[in-house]
Amino acid sequence: MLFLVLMAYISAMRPKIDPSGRKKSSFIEEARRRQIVRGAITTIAGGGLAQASLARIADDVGISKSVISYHFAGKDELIGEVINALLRDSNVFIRSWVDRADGARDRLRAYVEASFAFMAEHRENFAAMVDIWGSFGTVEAKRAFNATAYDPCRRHLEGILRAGQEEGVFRDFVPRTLATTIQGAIDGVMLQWVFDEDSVDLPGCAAELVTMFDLATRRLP
Amino acid sequence: MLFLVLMAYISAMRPKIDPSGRKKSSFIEEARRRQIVRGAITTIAGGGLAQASLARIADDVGISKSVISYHFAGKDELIGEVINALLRDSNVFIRSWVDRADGARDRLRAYVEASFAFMAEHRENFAAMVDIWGSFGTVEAKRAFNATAYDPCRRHLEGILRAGQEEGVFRDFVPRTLATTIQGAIDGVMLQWVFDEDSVDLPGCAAELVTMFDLATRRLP
Amino acid sequence: MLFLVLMAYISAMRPKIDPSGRKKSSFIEEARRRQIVRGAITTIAGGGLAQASLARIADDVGISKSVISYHFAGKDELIGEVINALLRDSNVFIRSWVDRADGARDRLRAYVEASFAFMAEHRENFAAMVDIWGSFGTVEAKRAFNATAYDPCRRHLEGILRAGQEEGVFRDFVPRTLATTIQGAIDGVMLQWVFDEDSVDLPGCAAELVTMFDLATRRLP
Amino acid sequence: MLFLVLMAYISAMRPKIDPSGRKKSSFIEEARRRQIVRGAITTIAGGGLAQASLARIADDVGISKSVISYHFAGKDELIGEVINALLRDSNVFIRSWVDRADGARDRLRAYVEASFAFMAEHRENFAAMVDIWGSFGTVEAKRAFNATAYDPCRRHLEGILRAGQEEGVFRDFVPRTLATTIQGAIDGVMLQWVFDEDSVDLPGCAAELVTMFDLATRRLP
DNA sequence: TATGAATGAGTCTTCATTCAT
DNA sequence: GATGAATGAAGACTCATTCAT
Repeated sequence: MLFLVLMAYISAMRPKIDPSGRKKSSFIEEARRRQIVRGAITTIAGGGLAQASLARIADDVGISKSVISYHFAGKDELIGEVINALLRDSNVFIRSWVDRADGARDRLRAYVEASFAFMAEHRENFAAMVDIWGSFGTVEAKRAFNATAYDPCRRHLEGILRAGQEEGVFRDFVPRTLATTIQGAIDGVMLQWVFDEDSVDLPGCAAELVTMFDLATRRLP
Repeated sequence: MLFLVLMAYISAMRPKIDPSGRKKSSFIEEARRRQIVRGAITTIAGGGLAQASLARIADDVGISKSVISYHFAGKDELIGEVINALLRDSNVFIRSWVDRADGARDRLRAYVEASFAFMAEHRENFAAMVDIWGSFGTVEAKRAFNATAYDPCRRHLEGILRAGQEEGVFRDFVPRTLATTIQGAIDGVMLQWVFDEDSVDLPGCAAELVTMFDLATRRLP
Repeated sequence: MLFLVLMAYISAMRPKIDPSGRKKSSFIEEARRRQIVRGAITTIAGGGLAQASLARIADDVGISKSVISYHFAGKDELIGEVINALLRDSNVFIRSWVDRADGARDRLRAYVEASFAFMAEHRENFAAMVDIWGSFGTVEAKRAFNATAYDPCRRHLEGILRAGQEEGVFRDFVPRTLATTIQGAIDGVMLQWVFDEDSVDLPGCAAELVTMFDLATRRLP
Repeated sequence: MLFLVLMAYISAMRPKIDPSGRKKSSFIEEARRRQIVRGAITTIAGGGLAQASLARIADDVGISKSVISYHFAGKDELIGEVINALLRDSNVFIRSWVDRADGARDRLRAYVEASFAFMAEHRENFAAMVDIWGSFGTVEAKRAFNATAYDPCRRHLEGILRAGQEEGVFRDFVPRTLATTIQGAIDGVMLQWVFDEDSVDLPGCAAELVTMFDLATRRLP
């Protein structure tokens, strides 16, 4: 599998409705694509990426195998769209939540809470995400995924943190490093929760992280 | 692939040197097994689990494909041993480091520092681990992995935290939840670092986490 | 190989044209299946079941190896269909011949003659059958084959013999035992003929058996 | 597998103790060979020839796999010896039983009774034999097996029948054809019995065959 | 737009055989 | 005599993809 191709595709972040009408992009076309992408996520979440052959996905969706081939250039493009969808949905949700908060302290709290709120409602998405991580075989693919998935999050967080420092409500730290740490904490808890949802008290962890980051970013007196 | 079988195998945690002499377990036999396991880790880390066919592993190790089949019952057993090795090495290292520390506060710091120290020296291991995560397709397999991989870590951390509360140096919190959170933070940072080592300041994050946990667990005045 | 599965399949005796339209069962689909089954019989008859790999069968038929995988769930299903075809053809022929005879004595003669007539025209079928016999490794598989292959024949014969006793034209004997014996005699001659067609005078044996059974079932004066 | 080689080997019918001392043929050598041959028969009878890999046979016997390779030129020679052993034992037994009878009528009865008596005591042998039949892929191999296995039996029977005709106790028939038929009847019953021993009344069939052949060979008045 | 059919590359696995000890 | 180790050939099977309809 040429994940370079795949990642190039992801990076392009093709907007859903391209203004130029690049393709036919008929309504039915887009509906089918979304249906297939959604089905792929479910299949991947349910049995792992390795078991998610086109045949199985098609079967789960209830369509013929070749329909997928017709609507997607190949499996790489499909998985690319899946990743796209997973990242997009999550990012959109978190951003909208954060935008509603005032002040760096509240925005940080909002970021964490939104992350966990979205998680709780879309376990399937994250199960699929974890399954897909292992597919980024090459160094380039991994790096590309990092640029697409992690960097936007880190930049978002970094902005909040830096603003807080400028506002004078946060102590001294390297914003970028703390952003990495915070995002890491969120993802790490998510990871355990994906592996066994019963073993993790998700709301408890969310609250604990909020408390912790509040305590840990507070300006030292 | 019957990962239940695999995970049962993992859970058994077959000690390397079985005292009963169940099999011959000749010296050369064990050496080969170790060589192959190590090679598999490298191959997986380098190209992803999906690309790590027995053929490629054998090729990387420089042996014939059937040598693997000779020394392992199948790919499942091999991957089982790989997981085993990954978990074992990490746990042994961290525990030995923690044991050398005095007091809950220092032990917590030691836990975090050891985790990052081991990481820094064994990036390949963690790349392989992330690749393997996606293989646990079924719910049972995921749960089994959780029990094998995460639970021991959480229990270890939980012990440290609870002791600290009893010593009176830690504030009030749910030890289990905080343990999940701390382990999550470590793993989440590791994850980003695996995806792009240049984008993460590993020592910086380690220091930040140590600081954060110190600030966040401190008994409030 | 799970011959239990296979035999379950055989026992089901799936009718060629399923009325419910369970699957599409398109014309071309059925044609291909029949082509492959026929080719498999030839290949098996020609070189033994052990040598009848999917590759060789495909080669003999003149198609790609994966075409077989496409039309059959696996080798087990293919061999199942082969057995099915072998038994079906033979049974249909014999029954139609017997049905045209009047009276128990003539029906018995018809049974023997039909068996040999069919044999003579379909040596390949019986060569394949003999080759397949050795594949029923487990006791269960053997028993299942017995139930599918031998029992119907014995019951058919048994019915003829019992009717003859009731008609008063046959002497006293255990119908079931004699049925086993008669069927055995037919198959045993067939066996030698399969191993070396030149060493067996098939029509002579047929005539001899007819005579023998006539003499041996005659009501003693 | 070169069954030509195998059959050539069988045909040679290597006497157990070769007078010329062709090989070392030490005592231990012969004992091992017999042990392995016996084990092979059991393994074949238990799971079919296809499952009877050298590894499994060795395992069942409780020796290392390479011991077989050491004592036999290859699997072909082993199977050759197995067939040899199967045929030899049976023939020796039947001949000795027949030799004890007086007169053609009694000798024929003895032949049938001996065949069934040996069968009843050595079901494993015949199960193995049936399994092996399918291995004779080529026409030459089948023919060779016919020459080795069937021809001696038919000649033996033929002799008895012809003598009976000369004595004037048997009616007119082609001895060779009737011999084929009688041997066929015995083997055919055996076959059903191998497939499901519970579905065949072996003593009943033996008695029925004795009666039948007596009635059917009797000189017509 | 949809799909049944076909296919070649690649996967794991089994196996008989060879060889050094 | 015996055997652990190694190996290449061959097996069944899966899969993404292509193509004609």
